[in-house]
Amino acid sequence: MSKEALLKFHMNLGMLIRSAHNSMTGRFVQNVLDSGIDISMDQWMVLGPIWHFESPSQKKLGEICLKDKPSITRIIDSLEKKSLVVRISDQIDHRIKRVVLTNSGKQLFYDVLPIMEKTRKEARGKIPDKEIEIFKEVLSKIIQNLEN
Amino acid sequence: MSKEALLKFHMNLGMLIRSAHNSMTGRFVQNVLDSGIDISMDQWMVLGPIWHFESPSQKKLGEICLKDKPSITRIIDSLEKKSLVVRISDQIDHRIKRVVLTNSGKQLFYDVLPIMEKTRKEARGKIPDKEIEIFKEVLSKIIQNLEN
DNA sequence: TTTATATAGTTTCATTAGCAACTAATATTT
DNA sequence: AAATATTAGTTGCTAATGAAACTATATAAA
Repeated sequence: MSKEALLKFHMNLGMLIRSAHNSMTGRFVQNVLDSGIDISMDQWMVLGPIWHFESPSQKKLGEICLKDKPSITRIIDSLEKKSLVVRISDQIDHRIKRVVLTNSGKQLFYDVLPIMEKTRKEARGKIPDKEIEIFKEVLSKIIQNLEN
Repeated sequence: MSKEALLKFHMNLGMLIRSAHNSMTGRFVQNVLDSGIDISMDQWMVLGPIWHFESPSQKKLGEICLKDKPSITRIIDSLEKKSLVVRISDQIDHRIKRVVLTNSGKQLFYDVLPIMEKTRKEARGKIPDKEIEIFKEVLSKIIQNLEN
């Protein structure tokens, strides 16, 4: 049960993707930690979209972040406890709550951005743009193939 | 906040990989379920290597499956409860427990194999071999870049 | 040989996730 | 307009995760 056998075993699609995924989130969390910023992967995964899509509803956030409703509720709870966001009832439809960044939420977003960029660079290393492009295309196709 | 915006947002490396990963495990679990086989993703991720690397120690299993010791302990517990594996103390080093497939464990492995293959085919769809090859290479490189 | 250190696996406890039931508000049907 | 059905978000319960402490063997040092 050599090292090569193990490598070979890890070379199947599923394991590769899982492994890359683990490494990337692991490195990101580490980098954030090293910067002394107090935010978890999940919180970041929600905070980012709140910035990108201005004051989205929680439902929308769920779709964006690929998370179910209860998860979003809890993550927003935690973000609100840290005063990074606030919930605001929609003026028209009172069922909907829009999530809005506070100033410190925005500040944190701006602080984390370069860390994200750094992590991305570390992950990409010297992989040529052309390969990255194909790589992304294949990922998109796989996702599409498995849709529904 | 259009559909295109959402797509674009999902086009970053991290989200793409996460999404593909989700889709693949989701489809696999679904396919297994449809076949009426009672095994979870985690259990399968451990059962497979037990077959590939004959009677590995739990520590080894952890390295192979990218899981920590307690996780392995618990998954082996569940597999043992289903009579799919047994733990056997190493003759020489009594700290080590080797995990061995029972006959029904082997049977289940053989039953799941084609489902795995089916899932892989569904994921790959009509993506050309050449692209898949580059894809795997890029994944390996990313994992390597983030090693340590 | 006794003592200290390291390793394999388990257990415990605190946190988190996933699923179903629940509440409140809006939309639809009759 | 009243009754029904949908939708958005929350809560509660059970199960899965992860970190640290714990047990038992095995190795190394004194």
